[in-house]
Amino acid sequence: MDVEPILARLQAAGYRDTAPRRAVVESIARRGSAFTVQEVVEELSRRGIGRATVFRTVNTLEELGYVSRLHVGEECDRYALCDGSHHHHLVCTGCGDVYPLAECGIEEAAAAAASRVGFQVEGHHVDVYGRCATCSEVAG
Amino acid sequence: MDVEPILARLQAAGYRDTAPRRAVVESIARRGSAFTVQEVVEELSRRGIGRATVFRTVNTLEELGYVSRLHVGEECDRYALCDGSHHHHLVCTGCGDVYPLAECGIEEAAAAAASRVGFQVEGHHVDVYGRCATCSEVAG
DNA sequence: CTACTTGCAAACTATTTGCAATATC
DNA sequence: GATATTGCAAATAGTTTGCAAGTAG
Repeated sequence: MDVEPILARLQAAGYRDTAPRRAVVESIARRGSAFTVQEVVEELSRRGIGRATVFRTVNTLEELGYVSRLHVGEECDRYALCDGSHHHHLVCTGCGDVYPLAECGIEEAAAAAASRVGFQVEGHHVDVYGRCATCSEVAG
Repeated sequence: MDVEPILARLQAAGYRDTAPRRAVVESIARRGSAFTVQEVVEELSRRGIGRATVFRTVNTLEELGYVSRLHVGEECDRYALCDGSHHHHLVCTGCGDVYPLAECGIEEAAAAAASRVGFQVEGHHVDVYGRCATCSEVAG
């Protein structure tokens, strides 16, 4: 994914264009697959960028919809860079590759169950995980 | 939910019937709604039951399918007691009440996307959150 | 009496915050 | 130059682990 539109959007949202922020966005984009904040921190700390900056930037990107937190197996600390549209993810537990899942189909099921008990739905999380073609071969 | 079948199942699985374990199961069952381990720890520590025991028991119950971790909004530290069948949850962000969601509909969507990229699905997480009838009235 | 359990304290991992220094607009 | 941002260190939150003492079967 290209970093320029993201940086432009950050500016449009009132965030300043700073070198540390660019570095975080570039690091995430370069990875392409699911990442942990820790991984980005390790890479960027060698360049003098602090842990807090990475967390703050990832949080900002999450608010803008460019990053979403993944819930894979028992892990809740991975994120994926995405385009901000409503969709979910198919995440490889081997290499972290992420594929979009456009239709989640949960809305209708949730709406039906919700109306039955007078529930007002605020949101939902859907994550599907498994092994991508390459990783399932390796694992046998 | 009744605690006896759960305790029986623990024994059947080779776990000993101990007072601390019963206390944890009872505490969770008494709550009825979503809980954090911390809440159970606070209640039971007054009775001399340690933090580690609560975490260990919750983990065991999760392995047996009697407890599942909820992912609600940005929170990943709530759990719900459930019956071990495959289903998901409708969780109230106000009071923590949990309603079962039998059909998640994600299997088909996931299978379709997965086969397209040669992905082997291992599992998925689905959680829907919002406000129950009572809490949505209170909030206006 | 043996193996599983427990409580405690300490360790760990993930994340946030206060604050003085610094950089952007 | 005013204000947003940064790095650091310390704080907080959630969870796990080592281990000696205790207990179920």
